[in-house]
Amino acid sequence: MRLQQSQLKTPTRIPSDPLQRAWVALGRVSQGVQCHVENALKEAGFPELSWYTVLWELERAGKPIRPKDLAIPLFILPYQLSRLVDRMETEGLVKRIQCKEDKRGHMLEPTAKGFTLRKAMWAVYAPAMDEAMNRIDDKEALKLAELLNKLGGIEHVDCGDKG
Amino acid sequence: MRLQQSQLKTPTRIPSDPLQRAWVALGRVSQGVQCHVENALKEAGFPELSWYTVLWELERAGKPIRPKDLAIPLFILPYQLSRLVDRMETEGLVKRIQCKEDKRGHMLEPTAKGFTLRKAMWAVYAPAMDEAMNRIDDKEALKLAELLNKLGGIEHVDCGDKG
DNA sequence: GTCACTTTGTTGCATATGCAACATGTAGGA
DNA sequence: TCCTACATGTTGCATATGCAACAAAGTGAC
Repeated sequence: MRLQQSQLKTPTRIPSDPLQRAWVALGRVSQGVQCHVENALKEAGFPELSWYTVLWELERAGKPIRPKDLAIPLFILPYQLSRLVDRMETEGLVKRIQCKEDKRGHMLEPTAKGFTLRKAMWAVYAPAMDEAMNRIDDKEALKLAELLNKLGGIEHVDCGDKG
Repeated sequence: MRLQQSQLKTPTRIPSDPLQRAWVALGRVSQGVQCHVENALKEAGFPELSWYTVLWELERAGKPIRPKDLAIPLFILPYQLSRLVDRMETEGLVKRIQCKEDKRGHMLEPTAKGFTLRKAMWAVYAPAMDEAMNRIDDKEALKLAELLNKLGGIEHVDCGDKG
């Protein structure tokens, strides 16, 4: 990536007012909707969303998967995942199984209990997400997703059951 | 784990695909840009963004302000703010001053050191924000802010110095 | 093989966090 | 006044987190 002239000339680049507005809105609104969903899960007696996401990614993979390959879509650090899996394994939601090809690591697999929990959580997660997001219509949601993905340079991934 | 009333009354409402896309993008992108800025501050040896935001809000208020009035724009719980202020006071960045009208609480005021730190942090914060957000142009940023604010039902507030 | 280097994952320790209980002060009415 | 309810902040405790150091296995050059 080549540097632009403007970046070389001005060391401290101040974001434009529109960019600042987008930044502030992004922080506040994402915190708001996130919080709404987390609270709904908590009230229903479920663990936090990250547990769901681990279970969902394991399910989506369809086969045992290495922690390192899970950490990327989950966007978390290895040591964070290590301890998250510790707790989930203690609750009997995931299993660490030995890895033949690479004896350093292991494979992760959801248990039946983990599968059941994820389904149950989705029954709370989905409506809570809907409540948190229903101030915009589908067309606006698509536009929002498009802008966000351009901003982040990221492609879409699913988060739950279809239909 | 207890069942939610709403689940009994109405069949579980699943968010539309566009809403799910917006939800996922919102979570991932906000985490990404947030992370970029936090890392820039950390690398520069500065405390985390929440410290900046406290100092900024105190400065914006222009006069001593009650914690309860600060907790709302900061969108955090009283006990979180209580401990955040503890740490910042230890570092000599804010002062708790007695409140005549209401002897339960107190007023918060930034110190000179706090003011200086905020300015210094902005010199790192602003360019980092710009880097994190410059994949979209001003027109897109405005549209994004508009959609986010509609989604969150929130108005704009500033986050740093002008010009 | 042997050496240095990388990758993968875990852990000890200090700090931060969430929750519920608490202390203290205010408000409003009988 | 006294009593109850509420508002404002703080804190004890258990748990979670970040960081840097670590262990163990793989990789590749020689």
